[in-house]
Amino acid sequence: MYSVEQANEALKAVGLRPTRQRLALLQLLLGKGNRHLTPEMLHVEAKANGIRVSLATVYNTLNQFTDCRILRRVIVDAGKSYFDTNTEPHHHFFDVRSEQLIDLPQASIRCEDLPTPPEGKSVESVDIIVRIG
Amino acid sequence: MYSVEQANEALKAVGLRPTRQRLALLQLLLGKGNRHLTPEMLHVEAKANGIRVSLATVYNTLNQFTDCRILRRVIVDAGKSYFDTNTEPHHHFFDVRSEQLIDLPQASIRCEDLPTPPEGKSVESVDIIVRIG
DNA sequence: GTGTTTGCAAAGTGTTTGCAATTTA
DNA sequence: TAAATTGCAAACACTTTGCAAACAC
Repeated sequence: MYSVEQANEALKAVGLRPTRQRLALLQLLLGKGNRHLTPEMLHVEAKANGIRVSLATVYNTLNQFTDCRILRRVIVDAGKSYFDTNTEPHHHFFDVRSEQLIDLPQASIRCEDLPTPPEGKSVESVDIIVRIG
Repeated sequence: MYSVEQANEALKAVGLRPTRQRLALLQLLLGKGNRHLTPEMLHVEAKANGIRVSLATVYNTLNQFTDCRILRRVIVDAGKSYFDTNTEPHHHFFDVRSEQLIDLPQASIRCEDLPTPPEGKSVESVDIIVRIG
């Protein structure tokens, strides 16, 4: 699925040292298709997989991966962070009851006439959240 | 702009007792056109206007107003809440540097083919955030 | 009077940080 | 062995809550 070698390459490519924790977390993250994880979820999953890593390191690592564009941060909930392993442009359903994120089929939304940003500003991203319940 | 009488009416209409704090905050909120405020901002503004109210009450009041649909919550930032005095359907620019929300002209975005939610779920809202910087 | 609301301080939640110990190159 | 990274615990920012005093009806 996602080998140590691939993880190693990926980390080298972005200039992060391939430490035991980063390699393990990266494999866990990218080894199972597109996923939406909170730091807490990843930490639990890591422990379940016998990976010794502190929660602080999970936080730091997720932030670093996001800075390097290995991950993408999705903001749907004040007070909780989600990280998306799919960095391609796409949008989300957010199930407010289960607090679960679901990818929106890319084709399913078509936005036209995107507004021009105010003078001197440029668009960094367009995030569409369809809240469902 | 937004009189005590109007505020009184509005509170009665949603079944909230028109206390001194609620009346004052509601007038402050709705007396100046469409705005996007954090609890902290409203608390500061209240104090500046000689309104004695605790931060806890500002939080509680904003939540109550949101539950009653006098306000709308906008989620753009993990770890900070914004409340929008405009409850009509519309979307936002979010200036990531100044952390400011700006209404998007309603007409400026046109979304077609909104995705069908998963079986048994219904769409509660569609939130579009255009991040600028 | 009775039930609601307030303010305060304490507790809660999610996240970041300082620093000594460890690991990597 | 020099620089980067980790883990821990403490600090942090934001928000909610428990409870006695104040208030609305």
